Amino acid sequence: MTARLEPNMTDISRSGCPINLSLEVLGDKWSLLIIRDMMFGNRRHFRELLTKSEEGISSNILADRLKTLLDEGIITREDDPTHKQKGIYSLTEQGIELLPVLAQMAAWGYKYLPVSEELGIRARLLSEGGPKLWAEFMDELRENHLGTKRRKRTGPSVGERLQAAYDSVVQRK
Amino acid sequence: MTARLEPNMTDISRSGCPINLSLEVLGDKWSLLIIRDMMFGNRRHFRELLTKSEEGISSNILADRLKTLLDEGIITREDDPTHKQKGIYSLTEQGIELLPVLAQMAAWGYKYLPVSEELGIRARLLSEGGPKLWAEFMDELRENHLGTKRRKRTGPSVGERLQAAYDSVVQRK
DNA sequence: CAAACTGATTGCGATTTGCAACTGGTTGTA
DNA sequence: TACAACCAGTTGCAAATCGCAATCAGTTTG
Repeated sequence: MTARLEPNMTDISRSGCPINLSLEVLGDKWSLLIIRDMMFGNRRHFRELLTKSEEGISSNILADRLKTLLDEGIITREDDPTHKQKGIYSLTEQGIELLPVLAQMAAWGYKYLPVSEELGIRARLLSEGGPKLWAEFMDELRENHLGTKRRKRTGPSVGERLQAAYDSVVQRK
Repeated sequence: MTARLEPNMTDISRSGCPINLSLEVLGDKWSLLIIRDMMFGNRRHFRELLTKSEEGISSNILADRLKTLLDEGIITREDDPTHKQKGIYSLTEQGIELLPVLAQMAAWGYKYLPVSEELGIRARLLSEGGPKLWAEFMDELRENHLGTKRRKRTGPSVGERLQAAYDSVVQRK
């Protein structure tokens, strides 16, 4: 959007409270949705994030948020070798560790807000799975986004299970 | 700020995703800070929330957010019997159950952002205490905000322990 | 070579933010 | 009873942000 005066940082913060600092980075209506789509929808390109999201973010907002998330070290960007213009966005460890925040937020929303059935199923499974399932999913994210060595795998991944559950609900309706 | 056309609801939502719905309610830079101050600072009056917060919210924003949080069922307001003008704001069960969200957000901020020592100590203790400590603290919040029957208590409450830790760091500096 | 696709950028009106001043009322004190 | 201090907000206004639509320049596909 508006170019920031300095490349990054130097933004004076309102306080050194961890919650406040987190909100200064993520406290808007889009940033965490972008993280969500990268985590659960495996969206890695600008176009994917732009067009395949439920909520319909506009391109200038998306570009601005991606820039901020880059500056904050929550995501990285690298060139896609198959296409000179495409960039591949990846979560950093810092970004991956936002999963528990998203999981708690999803659990709260699932319990108290008018969540649609198909979009609620992931929240339910994630909530029921608890921190152990979150850790497993975060390991998978490390594989996909950080290129961490693949561990032994028995059965479908958490990501696959969440997707399968979603598909199954959509199918049934 | 701007009066909503209808008392509440009827705001069309971007999607039925639990994370999106949560962000539509809480996705701004102030709402969760107000919740935080009610939870950890035991701020219950307008003036307390206005003047005793680290970040310095302005009165119109505070009034607007309190209205929204009321509409959403996250807090309630009752008259203070000791003062005809004072209102007492309390968390609902729905509001109290935002604690895990705040705790995860605090833990993430504590790990990755330039948190001040005195304001980080609560985050550290809360993170180390884990879900078990959160549940204990939520029970205390139910006592203080919902008037739930007081359970047997051994030693200082979680709230007191967090406050004592904060005071101790401030003292030492 | 043209159409479609890529990651963005720009213009612009509508909305939201945030500061400061202010309102109408209540309480404490002399 | 006068008066200052305190209470919960409200109002005005300028600045910043949001969000839609159009556009852009380079890349790939047919």
